[in-house]
Amino acid sequence: MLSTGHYLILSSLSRNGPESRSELALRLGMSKAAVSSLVRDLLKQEILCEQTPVHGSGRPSVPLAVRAEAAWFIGISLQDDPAIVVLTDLHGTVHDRMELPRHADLETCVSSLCDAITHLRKGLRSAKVSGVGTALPGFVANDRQTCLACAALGWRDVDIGGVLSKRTGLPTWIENDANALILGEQLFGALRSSPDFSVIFISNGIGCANIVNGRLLRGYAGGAGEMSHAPIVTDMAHALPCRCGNRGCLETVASLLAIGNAARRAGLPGEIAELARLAAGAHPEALSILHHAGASMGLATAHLIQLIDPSHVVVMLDPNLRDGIYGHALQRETESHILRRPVSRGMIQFRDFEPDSFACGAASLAARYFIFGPDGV
Amino acid sequence: MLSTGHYLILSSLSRNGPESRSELALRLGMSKAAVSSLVRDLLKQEILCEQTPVHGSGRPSVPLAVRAEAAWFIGISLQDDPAIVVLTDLHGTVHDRMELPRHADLETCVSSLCDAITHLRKGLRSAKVSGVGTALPGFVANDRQTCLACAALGWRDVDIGGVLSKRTGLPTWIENDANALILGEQLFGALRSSPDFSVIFISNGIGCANIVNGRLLRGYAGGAGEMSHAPIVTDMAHALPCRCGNRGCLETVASLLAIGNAARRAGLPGEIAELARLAAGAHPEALSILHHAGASMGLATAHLIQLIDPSHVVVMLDPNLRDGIYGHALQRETESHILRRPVSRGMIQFRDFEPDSFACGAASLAARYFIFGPDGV
DNA sequence: TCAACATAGTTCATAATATGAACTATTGAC
DNA sequence: GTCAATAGTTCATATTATGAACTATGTTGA
Repeated sequence: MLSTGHYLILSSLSRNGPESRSELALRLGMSKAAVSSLVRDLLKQEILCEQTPVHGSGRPSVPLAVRAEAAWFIGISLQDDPAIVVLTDLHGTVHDRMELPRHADLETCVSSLCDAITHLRKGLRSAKVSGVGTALPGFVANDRQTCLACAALGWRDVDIGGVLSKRTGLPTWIENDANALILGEQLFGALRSSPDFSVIFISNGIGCANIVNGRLLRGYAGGAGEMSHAPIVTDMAHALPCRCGNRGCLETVASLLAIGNAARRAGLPGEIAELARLAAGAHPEALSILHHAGASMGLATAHLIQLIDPSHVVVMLDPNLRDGIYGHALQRETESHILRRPVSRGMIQFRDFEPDSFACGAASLAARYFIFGPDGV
Repeated sequence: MLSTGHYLILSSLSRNGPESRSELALRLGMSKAAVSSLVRDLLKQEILCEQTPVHGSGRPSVPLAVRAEAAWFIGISLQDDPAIVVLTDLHGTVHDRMELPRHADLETCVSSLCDAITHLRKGLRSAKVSGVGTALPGFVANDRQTCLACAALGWRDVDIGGVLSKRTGLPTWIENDANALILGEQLFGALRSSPDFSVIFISNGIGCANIVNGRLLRGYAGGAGEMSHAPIVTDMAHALPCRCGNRGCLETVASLLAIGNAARRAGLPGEIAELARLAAGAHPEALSILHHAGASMGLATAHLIQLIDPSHVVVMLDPNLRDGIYGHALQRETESHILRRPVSRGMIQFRDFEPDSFACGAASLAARYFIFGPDGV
């Protein structure tokens, strides 16, 4: 069994990359003796490995790294149809993946997922899977087992975690899609050493999550990061009704769904690629729709930056949007509404929308337990 | 010297109120034996005291409480002129206070503050002061000693913490005014057991701070909670220029200064009390100005609630504003733009604007060190 | 080529801290 | 007045980190 000390070492190496025992002792404020003994255990269990020594003056230091093959995880994304199931290692690398129809019926859903998991586990031969994570577009209870509400699947109080756990015999965690995404980014991504960053994804809906003080910002009722219903269109003459009951929410203008609707109302094609092509050809109405959508997104992003002050905002979206007027308006509008900061270069990082990111983030939920331990951050 | 265990006990009692040894053991997940021994030390040092036993079935339990007189603190507010200096006990109760002119010159400022501190210390006779905290309207460095920038005082990189510490011989902490306010609320206030709440104050400027996951939300560059420059007026025809260089910031419409300016532009008196009286008498222009200001404040508050999801938002403002159309519009606009939550009753708590709150919050910075220890939360 | 030096990492006796189990203490209930 | 129930203490022990002395392994430069 691993102790708190072991998990300290593991999480430090995961967050900060390979370091020698001496560097670890310095960073963690522990004695060299303690680190030495903890590392010995982790090496014996083949969770860590020693890398090639680094030469300086004096005895070379031996960087220690987390072994990717030390543990394997299943990540499930129900963010969209089809559902995606991935098998990742302890570095978050995807080794195998499957797509399957996303069923709203719990029994059918779990059965097909379990079949996929069984298939993926067979590919591992002797190695064992340590846990399962699931990302879904909805609210999740505090125990991270039960889905409280999911509009896309029509779920209310569905204990998908419990059922998956019983059927697979593996520990299971459930998480909101945006949260899973940012938790994956925090554990495996380039921003892993940053304690304050945000992730936004623009799909049919808009999702947002924030890491603050090194931890996920959940809020009192688990509703933090609710960007999609930010009151952006305040001119009530133009505010469209939103499914939430209010008017003028961000998602009524800036989501893919909203853009498609606006295009069709204007007699234009509703597909993003088509619309982007028209805009690139200077079609005035296409330009107007995409500019309005991007600028609205930028305004909401400015609110986020002003209130939460992240070091980076990762924006995941369709490349057609990113490279056209939408992305441009988003960036411009954001930057024109935030206070000048010394480091605002590259604060907004665009990234292609990859459905696998959600599954990968889901897998990281289980990996997190392996790396941070039972009472981990 | 106190150990981590001692501080755990102290901070739990401070946060959750008096509890018996058994309750503490349960809450902290420690053994009764450990709690027993730690509590014995704290009783011997007269930091804790035993309250009258509570009878149930079985041996009565003895609630333990933090002794208010166990430590004393100085709190300084440079939030406004005059500066305020208070002497508080370990419960945050103000036992003495002084007002003095706020000097922009560092030497004069510190000298007059030190005179006041000396005077307050004399009133304590044998008891000793444990630390000094200062709240000021500006940015503070990470070491909580240096003021990086303060427009009101014209300061840049002023090491007021170091100077105060040297002159008083007491450990000193500096903090932004809004941050000091919420940290005081967290340590001493009614919301102390809530890990997610926000505080907004409306004065000549607008300040905001947030507690998230039980910790102050500082953000990457220490700029989190920057509500006053939220881009609220998006209709550029009506957006007023702001001192920050942008247009349409919240503080150009909702702050006392902005309201006064708007009133004077309309040929009305700039004093809030006067304006509020006119509005109460249904004066159309007064009503319009205050409604617009309050609604803008409400819109910004809705953004905050959607993004950060606090359990409560404490709004400190002039009673004349609170009881009139401003307060009404604020509340109404906020509630109409947030997703319905199960618990939204009393989410917004109005409170009178009390300048002493800043000084009290400042004192809490030092108290925090006493209660949470050197590497406390 | 080899001594001097510098840094990395280990060993081990010890200190600090928390634990479990058995103990005492103090009440209410019958 | 005895018993059940809960609070709190004691103490031997387990766990975990520490400091100081040690070994290991390289570079540097005369």
